[in-house]
Amino acid sequence: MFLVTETDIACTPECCVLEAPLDEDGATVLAAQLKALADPTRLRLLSLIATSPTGEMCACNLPSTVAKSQPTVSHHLSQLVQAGVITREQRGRWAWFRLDPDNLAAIRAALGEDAAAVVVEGSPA
Amino acid sequence: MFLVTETDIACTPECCVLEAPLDEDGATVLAAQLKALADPTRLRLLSLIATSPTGEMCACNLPSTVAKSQPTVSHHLSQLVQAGVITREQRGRWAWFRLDPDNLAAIRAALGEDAAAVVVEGSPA
DNA sequence: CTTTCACATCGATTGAGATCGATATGTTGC
DNA sequence: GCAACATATCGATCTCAATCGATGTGAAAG
Repeated sequence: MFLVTETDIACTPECCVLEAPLDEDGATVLAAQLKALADPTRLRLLSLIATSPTGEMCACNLPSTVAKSQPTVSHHLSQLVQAGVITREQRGRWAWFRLDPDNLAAIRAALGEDAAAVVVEGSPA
Repeated sequence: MFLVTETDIACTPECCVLEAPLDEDGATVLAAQLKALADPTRLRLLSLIATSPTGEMCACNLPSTVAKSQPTVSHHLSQLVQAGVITREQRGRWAWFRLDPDNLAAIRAALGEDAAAVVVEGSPA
C-alpha cells in the first residue's frame, strides 16, 4: 500500500486526467483527494459549510444536522481538512470551518476542467 | 446503508455542492460517482482511455499497462462504465472503451464548476 | 464441432474505513 | 484550584471494496 502524507495531499495536482496518462504516484495523490470527497456525510458537511451565509460554520451544530455522532463528525471534518478542501480555525471553545475554494478548484481541474479557470499560487506575474 | 442503482448513478446531478446544502439522497448519489473515480488504478485506466490518440482503448493491453490481473482490470472497467464516465463497445472478441466527457463534466459541475460550461441533455431551447 | 482467445463472473482473502461509546485534551468561567 | 463544555482521540465492531486464482461465457478460427 502507498503512504500518502498530508503534504502529498495538500499539493496541487500538476496535471489533468485528460491531458496525459497518470503515473502511479499522481494517481495515488488524486485518488486520495477524491476519496476524501467520496462520502455522503462528508459531502453534506462540505456543502453545509460552503453554503453558509457567513461563509463559515461552527462544528457545534453539525452532529445534529447530519444526524451523526460527535466523534463521527469530528472524524469527517478532519478528513476534509487534511484533503485541503476546508480550513479549521479555533476560536475559544469552538472550531470554525470554511471552504478552501482554490483546493476544490484544483481537484476539479485535475478532472479535466479548463486550466485557464484555475489560478496557481506563486505563478509568475 | 443506501442502495444506489445504476440508474441513480447514471443520472446527472442536478445541483452543486456550493449552491445549496445537499440532502441525503443527493449526497449519496454524488458520493457513489466520486467513489468510482477515487481509486488509483481506475484513475490510471480512465486517463489511459481519455488520452489515447484514437480516443478509444482495447481492454486487452490494460492489465499489463497498469500491472494488475485481468479480473481486477475487468472489475475496475465495469465500475467506470457503471459510473458513466466511460462507455464499452464489444467488437469481435475485444472490448473497446472510450471516455464519456459529458458525464465527467457533470461530476465536475457538481463539485462547483460554473454551470454555464455544462450542457444538460433535454434542456429547453 | 472443437479449440483458442478475450473477457466476465465466482469465491475467498485481506485491508481499509465508517461508526459509536468511552475517554482524553483543551478552553471558559467560577 | 475545580466544574462545565467543545472537540479530539482511542478502541472495538462491522461493512465494504480491492485483489487474484479458478472457472464460466461467448466469439472467432481451423
